[in-house]
Amino acid sequence: MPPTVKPLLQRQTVTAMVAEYIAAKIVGGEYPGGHQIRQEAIAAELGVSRIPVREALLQLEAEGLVVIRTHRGAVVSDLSADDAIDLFDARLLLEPFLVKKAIARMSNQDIVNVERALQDYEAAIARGDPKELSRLNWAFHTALLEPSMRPRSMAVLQTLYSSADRYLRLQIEPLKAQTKALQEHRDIFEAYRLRDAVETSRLLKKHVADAAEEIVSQLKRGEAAG
Amino acid sequence: MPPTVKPLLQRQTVTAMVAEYIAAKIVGGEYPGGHQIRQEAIAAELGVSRIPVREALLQLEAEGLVVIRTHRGAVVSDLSADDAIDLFDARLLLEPFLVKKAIARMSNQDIVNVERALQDYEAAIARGDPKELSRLNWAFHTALLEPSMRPRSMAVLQTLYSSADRYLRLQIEPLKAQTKALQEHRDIFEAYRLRDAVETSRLLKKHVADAAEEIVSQLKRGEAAG
DNA sequence: CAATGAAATATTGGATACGATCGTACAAGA
DNA sequence: TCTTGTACGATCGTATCCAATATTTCATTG
Repeated sequence: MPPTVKPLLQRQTVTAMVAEYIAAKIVGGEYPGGHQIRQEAIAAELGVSRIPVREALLQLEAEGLVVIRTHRGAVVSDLSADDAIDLFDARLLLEPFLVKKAIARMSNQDIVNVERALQDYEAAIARGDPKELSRLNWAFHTALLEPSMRPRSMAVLQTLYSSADRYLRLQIEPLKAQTKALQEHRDIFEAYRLRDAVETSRLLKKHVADAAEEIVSQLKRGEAAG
Repeated sequence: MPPTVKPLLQRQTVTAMVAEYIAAKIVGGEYPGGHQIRQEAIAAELGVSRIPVREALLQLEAEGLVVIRTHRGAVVSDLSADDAIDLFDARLLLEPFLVKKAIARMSNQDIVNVERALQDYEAAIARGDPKELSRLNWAFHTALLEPSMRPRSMAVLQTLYSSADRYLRLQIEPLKAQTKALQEHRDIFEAYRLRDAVETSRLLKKHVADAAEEIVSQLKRGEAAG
């Protein structure tokens, strides 16, 4: 069980900061797929040594954001339409399964947590910051699954999500998609609140599948265009 | 596509060697769950600096073998019965799904590869080296799923497997379990060879579920005993 | 002129050295 | 006796420096 209060002044390690910095560049599209990441360039940019940069890259490799080859450095991993299908199929298996387990175990406090996540997501749509929106979207999904008490599966989902994170904006940015996603989130929460495991699972599956289809079709269009 | 010929004198990086060294200690039971891994101790033991040790630990953390907390070092992650259920449930979702995809795409060469993996596994039983047996068991599973062309899902399964690897010997060591597993492997291969996706998937699911049940019950017994 | 091979350069991998952080033992006060 | 503060040692995190490897450039040769 993690501590209930998070430290006010959380001392982040430099490695973690560098990892966030690089991840933000990748997710933000500044480092496109195939881009070579030069350790020294990053180090100079941030005024740190190369070692935390290397360790950050190792973590990002575990998250699937970059690929490291010996003595050849790190390259931003490219996500093909096939990769997206791969990632989302795995999510489509795990999330509906986990949400059923979650509903079987959840307390009233868990419902409150999900509701709060939903409200945060709603509020973010008004502001319209895409990076924030992506984070809160995932926070909602995480809150749904958290009560399942499946830390290993959750960790797997986390990596699947961050691998695909870059491309979520394909689906998450258009205003129409946002209102659709919000309505789906509300529907999911409603079924969740009523502890209807089958319905929640079904809605969640469809929600993820729709997003996947949208992203894959956009990627295919992009690949066809070259 | 990886190179068809592997380099005769494969230059391994020190980090990779250290990672293998530590992983072997963990899987072999020399470092039990909860064991504190001192970077300096490992470094001195192997005559290397602490940096490759740190980076090896980062990789092992990604594989789920250790947990790293800032300024507190790495601890061998303990696998409870609940963790085992978590890991195996995820495998039970992914493997049957992937094997169907594999059968839909596989070539005759893929069937040959699986058959070879099966024969290697059979041969290893005769010799009886448990570490080798575990490796070849997984090689068989991997060969089954490889034609699915789902590298992301395969990577996920790889981490799930290595997290649970330590405890497979609970199930894999008894001679009776070995012959049972071998027969199941043969049955799976037979259905696979005939391209019967539904039957292969069913058999594979049962095969994994049986192993999971065996391990979980043994872990529970251990936990009850304290 | 194309192809091959060797030297130069750039980039990553690893070792040593230093500073920061955490856990613990122990002393002082309530 | 229990709590609180402090000093110490152990361990980790980071910077600087050196070694090994990959890539590029350029000369040489058929």
